[in-house]
Amino acid sequence: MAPTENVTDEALRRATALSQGAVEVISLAELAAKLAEGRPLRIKLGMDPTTPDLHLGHTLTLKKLRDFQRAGHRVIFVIGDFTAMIGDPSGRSETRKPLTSEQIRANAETYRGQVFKILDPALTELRFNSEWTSPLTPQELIAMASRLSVARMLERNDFEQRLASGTPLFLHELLYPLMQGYDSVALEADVELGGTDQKFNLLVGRDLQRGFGQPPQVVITMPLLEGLDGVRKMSKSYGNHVGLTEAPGQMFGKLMSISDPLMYSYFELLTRPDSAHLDDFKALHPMEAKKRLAAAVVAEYHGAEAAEHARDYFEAKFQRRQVPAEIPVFRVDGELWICELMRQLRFASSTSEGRRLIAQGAVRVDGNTVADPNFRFRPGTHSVLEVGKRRVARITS
RNA sequence: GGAGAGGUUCCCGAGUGGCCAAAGGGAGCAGACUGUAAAUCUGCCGGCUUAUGCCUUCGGAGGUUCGAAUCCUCCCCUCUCCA
Repeated sequence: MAPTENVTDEALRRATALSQGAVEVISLAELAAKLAEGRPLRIKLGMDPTTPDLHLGHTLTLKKLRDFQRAGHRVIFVIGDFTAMIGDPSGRSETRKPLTSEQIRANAETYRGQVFKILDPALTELRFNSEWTSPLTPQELIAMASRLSVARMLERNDFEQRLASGTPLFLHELLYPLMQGYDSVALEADVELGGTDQKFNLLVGRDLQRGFGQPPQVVITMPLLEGLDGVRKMSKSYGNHVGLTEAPGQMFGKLMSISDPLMYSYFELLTRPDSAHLDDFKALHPMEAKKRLAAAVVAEYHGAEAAEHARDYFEAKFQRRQVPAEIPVFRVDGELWICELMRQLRFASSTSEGRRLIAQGAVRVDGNTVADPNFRFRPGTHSVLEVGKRRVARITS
């Protein structure tokens, strides 16, 4: 445990500063004690490459890591290529579908570029946890498993609910926290970050470190960002996310569609304003406030210029209902059936859906609603195709 | 190992021989309304070049039948209780 008596006020002050925005720090005194040692701390964050894209929800913990980097500490970003094969059961109401090792490798590759949109590469160690988990022997695994009681495991809400509802819960899912915890042992982490849903896993890391004779890591949990639906946490698998690599216009548009209450929580969590900024923001007309939020986020990942363009595009397209100047151009060679064209542009997932969209009056060519599902584009015409409110393309031949 | 229950379209969940591409809800999409908000209302919601038409789908493989998501056989998987 932390020798709190050795902690200076200065260290405590720094610990408090680094805890800004965290939901929970276990414990602040321990963090202060580690800071007081005066060495660069090893700060760990693990992410399983279960999808190819990082999204805004991931940025909360990444930015906190950056805070630590700026304070001179070393960040170890762990890509959970091994744990991804197990599938983190945290917060899940069902077993995750297993990914192939090819998918995991491909996803992991995309993470590199994306995390460095936020983290400083010079101060980041990028590691794959298969490095130390793959060589584990069954004996070692069982020894680790003996450190965690079933009762403790089943205290978890997600597991308890699954048992209560008769949803399958598999043995390998119980192993997940163990493997993640072992990452901390292997890396001798001083601090581990995670979302609030990671609390249990992070605490297991502490238990295992103690078991291996290491000082336990400090656990810092960060808030979870709600998804665009305002109901569940942001997650690609729920389809309510904004990806870091999404186009500026798309990012802007998605952020404009959120509800007002969500907009304020996004503003706080994503732009980390001081209280004066927050007050200013709340005083704005909701429409203007939301535009500022959207622009701020776009600027962060694509630059100020792109943010401005996105805003112009949005205002032209949706507020003035004009066809914006810059839209994708699609070349048609010869005649092309409109439903086929929509499918090729991915404005419709099938020609059948294209027909439905036409039947619903959602399709316009040069501003005129298309009524005929057999409409064809002919060579020599230059037309603007609009489908619904968001899909536009210029068709040339 | 024994005894029950169950696996349905993106999700939940009805359906026990034709009226089933399959009720209802959710998600999604579209239209109206707006601040492209949110909420609400309405419609659509497997695929097919144009269809009172065809094809694919109800865990898997066979079978019965004019006809199967529905009946039979075997197999796979999950849940519950017992050991």
